[in-house]
Amino acid sequence: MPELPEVQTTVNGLRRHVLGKKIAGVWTSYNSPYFAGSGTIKDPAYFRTFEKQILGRTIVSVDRRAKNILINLDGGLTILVHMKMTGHLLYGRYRFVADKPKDPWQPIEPESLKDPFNRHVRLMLTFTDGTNLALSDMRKFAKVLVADTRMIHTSDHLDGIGPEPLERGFTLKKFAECLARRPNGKIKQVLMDQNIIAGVGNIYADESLWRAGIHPLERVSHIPPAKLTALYKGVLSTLKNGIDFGGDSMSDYRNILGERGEFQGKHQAYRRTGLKCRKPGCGGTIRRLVVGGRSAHYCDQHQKLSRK
DNA sequence: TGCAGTGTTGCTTC
DNA sequence: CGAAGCAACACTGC
Repeated sequence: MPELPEVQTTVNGLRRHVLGKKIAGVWTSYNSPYFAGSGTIKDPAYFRTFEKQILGRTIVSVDRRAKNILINLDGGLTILVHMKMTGHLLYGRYRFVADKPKDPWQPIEPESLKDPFNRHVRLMLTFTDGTNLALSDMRKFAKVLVADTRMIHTSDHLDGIGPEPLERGFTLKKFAECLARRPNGKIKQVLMDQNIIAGVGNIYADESLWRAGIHPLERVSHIPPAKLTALYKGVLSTLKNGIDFGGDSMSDYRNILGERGEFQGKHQAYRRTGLKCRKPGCGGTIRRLVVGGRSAHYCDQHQKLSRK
């Protein structure tokens, strides 16, 4: 479930394990329509270009922008990875099994890299020291491409994305200004709009709204200043907690060593439909409704819609 | 068996 | 411009 904290956890793992590694081999199963953002990976000619660009390059740094992972190589190129719904980057030792054309890569170690991810490896980078970086992606929505490092932030892939909520300059004032761009929007959808604020997805939106006591359907312009302040703190604290707990593995998120995060155990709203609200003295019940095609979870007592 | 639901995003339509 | 609906895909659970 890669939202900002999961992507950051992945980036932290990459910084720890793959800096300085030199790419010695590239393999892909050719069947991800979102590879390169345009389906071109199905074209062997595109893959050869991709391979040629990164072979022999060394990973010099790793960054995150919203939910995108930026793997910077020497020579001025960057591999951009967006994990979308089910993507995982997994680091370890794999070996190629020639008699398994569908799933040829098998992990040697650690044990935790076995199922279920191995079945869905779409891309494999092999480093000169024999270790590998795999992209596992069951639903094949992940985006992978190579771009000029200097141009990446102004490319179509990243241009227009809102400010990073955990960067120092992201003040309450800026938060309010961002939200004010969608005065008539439903707050939950506005929070999840990457062009408004970077990195908030379905889980962290629900948890932030629970902390702030705001109904997911509340119109932005109807939120009073005190609640806006609470939401600002709610978003920041929720995201930080998510990172501190190593991400959210309620579904299938794993860090690059295949280990679970722990934030799923801290949910107060997300997927707690029908359960009692845990806010002290609240007594409410968590309800679920659909907002913009996504499920929203909220407490029917302390997250009421304002009547205005 | 069938269908609703799953963490994200982008395209089409209005 | 923005908002809504749906599609991309594979799998799980009721």
